Parts: sequence; structure tokens; C-alpha cells
Amino acid sequence: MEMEKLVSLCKRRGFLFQSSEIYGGINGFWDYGPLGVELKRNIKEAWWRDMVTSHDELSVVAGAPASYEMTGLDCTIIMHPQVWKVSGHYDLFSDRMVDCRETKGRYRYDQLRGQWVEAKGRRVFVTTNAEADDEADDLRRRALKVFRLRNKDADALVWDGPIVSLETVDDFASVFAPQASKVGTLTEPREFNLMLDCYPGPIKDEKNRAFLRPETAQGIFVNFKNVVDSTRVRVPFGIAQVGKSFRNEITPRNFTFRSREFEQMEIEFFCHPDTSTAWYKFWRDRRFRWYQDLGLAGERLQLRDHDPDELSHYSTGTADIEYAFPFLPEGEYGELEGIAHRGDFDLRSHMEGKLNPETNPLEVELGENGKPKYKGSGRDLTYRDDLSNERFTPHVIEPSAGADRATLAFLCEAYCEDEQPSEKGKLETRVVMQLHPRIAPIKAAIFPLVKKDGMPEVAKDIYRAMKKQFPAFYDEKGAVGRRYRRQDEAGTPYCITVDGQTLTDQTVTIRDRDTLKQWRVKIDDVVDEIATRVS
RNA sequence: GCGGGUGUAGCUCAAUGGUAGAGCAUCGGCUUCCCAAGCCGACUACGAGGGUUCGAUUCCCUUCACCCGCUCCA
Repeated sequence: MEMEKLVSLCKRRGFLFQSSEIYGGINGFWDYGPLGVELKRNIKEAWWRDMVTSHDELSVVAGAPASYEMTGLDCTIIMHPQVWKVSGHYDLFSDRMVDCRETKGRYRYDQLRGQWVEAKGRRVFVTTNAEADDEADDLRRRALKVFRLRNKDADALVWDGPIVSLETVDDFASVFAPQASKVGTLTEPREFNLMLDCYPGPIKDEKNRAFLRPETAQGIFVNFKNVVDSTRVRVPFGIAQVGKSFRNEITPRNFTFRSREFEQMEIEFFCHPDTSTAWYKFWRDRRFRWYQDLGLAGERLQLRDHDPDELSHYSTGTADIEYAFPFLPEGEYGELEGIAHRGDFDLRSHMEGKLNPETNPLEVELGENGKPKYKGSGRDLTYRDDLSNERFTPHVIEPSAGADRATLAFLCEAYCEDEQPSEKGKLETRVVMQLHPRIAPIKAAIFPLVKKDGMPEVAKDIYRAMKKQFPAFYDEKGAVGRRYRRQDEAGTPYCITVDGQTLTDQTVTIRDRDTLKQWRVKIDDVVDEIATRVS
């Protein structure tokens, strides 16, 4: 399936529009049209219902280590700026970058390393992006190259000082960039603000600087104590939240896949450290199955466990649920959801101050004055088990899903072209969105076969009855074949048609979107029949 | 952010330094008893800003957006 066809259909039928389109659009922002908003709402509601409201906390769910509770939360997009300093987003999201004018390479200013070297009366800062154990060798090779020296003349190189970060260098004209052929090709460092900032309050002042959240998760952590104190929930339990998040993606691209404003569906699941690995596995498998159950059943969906060396030491597992989007190269997958075992990193950070993820055991990252670089809340976020009297900091399993990415994956999966005979028996291409009935924007369409003989009146009565229970669509215009095809593109799973026979025996036909098969049911039963099939 | 490409009707595309066309879709009418049918009619476009020119959708500059490659992707 070519992506262009889906993009075109999304616009034509009202699933997705470019934001601010009449003004030329704005990069990284997308709007959901009349069909799209229903689709996305259905996905979010299915998630909320399946994960939260219909969860049975009295029983042990299949595959779960124990029974557990689920609850929800809806917190603000703008929070205290300290939240993001402690969470690590502030540091991670305000990288400074340098670009190489020659090789077009881009490097993290703090991560590019090098060493001063002098030869032939010139002093150059030679850089490398080689792995740590290869660093010294690469620097030597690069130094020989920049001074046009042979291997045997390596003694002519006079190294000055240790290998240090590019951050220590002021004189960019003397920097020899990786893979470059000459000196001085790097730009001055530029700041990349990966969090969108804002200035709440009437005066735009640095004191008032705050951020639009880059994830919903932190709102759950900072409310952990409130939820425990107000709801009588007991560990293990999960807090779910759906909401908008914002990231200044450097390259928004691939339709809605990488947007700057997007919606997340996140759960933070709190459990005892001893059981966290079992809970991690439960959530990983449960979330994977959720996508399968809603129609991403094929090989384009995969569950990928991160390699142990990809993991932070405090995490015992992270898995991505990925989909082979058609805009990606063959064999590549895009992330729909990440399920991460986060240990006690987040709750402890919000108590003690930002932890340094590189330390083992985890320690608070200190600033130059020996105090925490970013101070925590100082609040006690530990949990006391009423029954065992044990006090501990819960470990966290985080299933974090992208609502827009899920929506896009369901759209991609649903797009289908087949061949169906026309009125004259000739095969014609049909475009059909084979959305799972549960997420389809319109559940059923109702047509009078022709606009006369009292058929519209009967059809309208059925339409009114249906619309009280689920989204339905009435259409009496033009040829019935055309009306069917329109609903196929909208992904409507069922069409109900009132015909001549209806007027004599009170039955109507139901037409199945995917098979085109039709069968007759009594008018009195048709609403229940559809309701059963779409829930 | 860099390099390349593309912006014309709701969609897919055409033509042109001087009145911008088509197919499909949409709307109205007639016809029509099951899969985009037929006939008649209607609506709708040169991404934005500036320049050159008597005149610019066309040439030039800038900008915005989209696509491809690089980069980035906590």
C-alpha cells in the first residue's frame, strides 16, 4: 500500500487534515476530521475501558501474577518546571548541537570528544566519534591525516592534554571534525529545545518559564501520594492517563507519526520490587495482545524486547510494540508503545532529587556545590503495606502508548483495495477500510434501496433507533452501489437496506463490508443485531 | 538543520508570459429494486509574500508546506 493513497483518502473522507491548512499548514501538527475524531476517540475509549473501567480487580486476570487495581488521572499539561529538571527531561531535552558544514554530520556538543595536538607549528583539536575503546587509535589516525603525516612520522605529533569534551573548546576554527577533510567546518553550538516552553503569567520573564509536558507520565508520579491517600488503592495498582504531550521533534515527518503535538495513553503500574519482573512480563504481553485483538493481527505488528545492553541497569526489561508502517523501509518498524520496567527511579528522583542513571546503585546527581543538581520534592513517596507493615518504594512498570501512532497504524492496516464486480459484472477496484467494528467511526449505514414507495420512511425509523445506541449514517441519494462504496471508504462495517420485500415481510438486508455478503433480519431485531456485532 | 524534488478544483492530473482544461468526487433534477450505472444542470483551483513586465499561474527572489535522502529520535 502506498502511503500517498492513504493520505489522500484521509483527507478526502475527513480522517485527517493538515493543521491550519488554509494558511499553508504548520510543520508537525495534524487535525482529526469528522471521521478521524470518532476513530481516535474509539481507540482511546477502548484503551480506557479495557485497561481501567472494565478491569476486574476482584479476580486474577489471565496471565497476571496477582489481582490488582486500576485507577485514572487527568493532570495539567503545564506543571512546575522542577518536575522536568528532576525527571531528566530538562537536561536531555536541551542538548546543544554542532553541525559540520562539510560532512553534514550533526553532533551532540557535550558528547563529541577530542584532543589538542600540535605539529608543523599548528595546533588543532582533533575530534572523534569512535567507540571509547577505539578512541585513541582514531584520534591518532585523524591527527596524522590533518597534518598530512605518515604512520612512521607519528612521533612528530605533540599531544596536549587528555581527551576532553568539545565543550572545553572555544576556538572552533581549530577543530577538526569527524570524517571531515579540513579544519574548522563545525558550526557554533546551537541549542535544541526539545521541550516547548511557555511563560505562564502576564509578563514574559525567565522566572516564569515553564514547559509543555513532553510526556504524561510525570504527572502520575507527582500525584502518586495523592492517589494513594485519597482512594484506598493498594499496591499493586496502576494509574492511567490519556492526554496531549509536546515535543520539538527536529524532523517531524511521515504523516502523523512524528508530530510535535500528540496524545499519549500511559499507565504507571506500582508494585513491590520482588514482583516487578513478573508484572513487567504481564504488561508487555497484555499490551501486545490488545493491539492484536483490535485488528493489528498480522506480521506487521511485532513485540521487540530490548537487548540487555540497551537497558539501564536499574531496569530489568523494556519492550517496544512496533508496526511496520508503509512509509518505513522494508524490514523496519516504528514504535507504537514502549513497556518499560523503570525500577524506583522516578519516585526516588521526585523524593531525593534527580538521580544519575549512570550510577549503580542509583545516586542523586550532584551539582558543582556538592548539593543535588536538581532538588527533589523532599516528600515521602514510599508506600507502607498495611498488612505486612513493610515500607518500600514501589517499582514501576510503564506501558506508554501513542494514541496518534496507534490510530495511524489502524488506518494503515485497514486500507485495502480489492476487486469487486460492478453492476455490469465487470471487475472494478474497490477501496475499503477494514477497521475493526469496535473502532470504526460509523457502525452502520441505513439506506432505502430507492427513494420511493415508502422505503425512506421505514429506513428513517430504523436510523433513529440505531442512532440512540451507536453512530449511524442515513443516505438515500443516488445509486445504492455508490452508497455502499462510500461507506467502504469510511470503514463502516455494516449497511442496512430497506427494499421492496421489507414492505411485505418487515425484514431488511444487512450487508457485510468485508465479504459483501447480505442476509435478512427482522426490522425489530436489526438494531440489536448490529449493536452486538460492533461492541 | 543540510541536499534534492513537488506545490493548479475536494481528489488525481493537464496546459499556458495575455479568457486555466479533463476525469473522478460533491450538490440539484430525472431515471433507478442491490454494489461507484445513465441523462441534464451546478459549484470549485494556480500555497503565501515580493520583484521583473503593459500584463506573471508561467521568469526571478524570499517564505511556508509536503515527499525522498542525511541528521535527530529522551
